[in-house]
Amino acid sequence: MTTQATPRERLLDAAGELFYRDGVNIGVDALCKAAGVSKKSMYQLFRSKDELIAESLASVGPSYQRALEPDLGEASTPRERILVVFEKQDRLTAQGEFFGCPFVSTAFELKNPEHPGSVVARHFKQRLTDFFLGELVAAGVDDPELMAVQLTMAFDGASARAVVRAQALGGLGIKMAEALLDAAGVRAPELASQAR
Amino acid sequence: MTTQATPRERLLDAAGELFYRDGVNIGVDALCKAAGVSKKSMYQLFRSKDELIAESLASVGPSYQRALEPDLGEASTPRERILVVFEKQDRLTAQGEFFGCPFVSTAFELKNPEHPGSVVARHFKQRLTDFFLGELVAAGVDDPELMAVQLTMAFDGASARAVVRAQALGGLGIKMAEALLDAAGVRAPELASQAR
DNA sequence: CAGAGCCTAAACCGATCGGTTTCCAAACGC
DNA sequence: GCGTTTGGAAACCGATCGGTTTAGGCTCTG
Repeated sequence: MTTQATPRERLLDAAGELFYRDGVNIGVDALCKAAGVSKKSMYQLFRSKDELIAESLASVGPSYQRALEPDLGEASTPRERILVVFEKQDRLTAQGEFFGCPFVSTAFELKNPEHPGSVVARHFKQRLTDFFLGELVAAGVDDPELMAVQLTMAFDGASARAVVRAQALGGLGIKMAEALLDAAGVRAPELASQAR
Repeated sequence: MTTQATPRERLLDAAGELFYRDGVNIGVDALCKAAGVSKKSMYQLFRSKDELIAESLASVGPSYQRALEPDLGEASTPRERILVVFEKQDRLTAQGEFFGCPFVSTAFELKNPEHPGSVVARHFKQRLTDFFLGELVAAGVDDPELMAVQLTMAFDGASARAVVRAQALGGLGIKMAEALLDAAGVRAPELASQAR
């Protein structure tokens, strides 16, 4: 049965996928049809389509974060843990149907920064920056806040390139992150030991 | 009179602005009304709305390039000429009503990479990369192609940040470009001479 | 001055937009 | 078993979508 999850879950799942794949301008009818939920149910679960946009974005947020950040014990050093994000992004761009970071994509589409979906997007982008910040502080970087922002911009710039060119990054994002980390003195362990 | 320019010019101008400000999903009626052109005229000047999207993007392309690249004699060294692009971007994000690079924005909205508008977007993004490439070759950088791509990604990442946070960059893009240029050995003249 | 072209305004087309309402069947607690 | 709640199917609302057509005004050229 399709009807294992609650209508709310089915709606959030379908919305998370369709808003990302087809854009936030997809119709409510198509959305409800894909979710197997009536419009009546949708409108008593969510005040408006705009609220559904925001809530579905908030619901895919954590899983998107998890898909990017390193698993426990996957990487040990801050540099490695930061680069894992760019490696996983690289893999995402390679497996087709990539439309960019869902938060950036939604923010671009909505235009209005006060739209509830834009607020959610802003929040989750900050969480990625915060992840970088934690690692950079652990690495003892000079200006960790600035560096965390730069890594976030590198991440989104790489994502934008994959979208505009409609092709995989092929390591370009990783290389850019490495260049920034090198410049900030967050050296690879082997290189650091070689440097002595 | 509003009717100084030809209907085609008025349409391209209005489309360039409204597609950017309100997104490509703005209606044809609103567009024609803003341009002071009848739908009939529009549809005998352009085969479809999609074609108008592409042509209007192509028509704003050169002026957007000009707004970013340094004027003749504005900057002398390759490093300065590259940084001018980021300085002008910084200023663009500060003057309100900034919705990101129009090419990236349109590509994100269209989703379909084969849409004529996406093709135009790809073309103009490549031209920015080519500008960087020319300067980097002049600067004698090791891997100018890679560096040019990284600067383009830095540019688009900075633009994405300004959109998502809905605020000016405040020099963050410039600093990132400087970090990348420093790492690539494209030093500022003063620093280079001080280093001797 | 007559006729041809170009243009806008506006009606029109079927489809779809976001949102509401009605109807009815299945699932629920008692 | 009975009443209530839940939720899906579908009609319905006015507005708008992309696109076409009609009607008529304006300006050129001859």
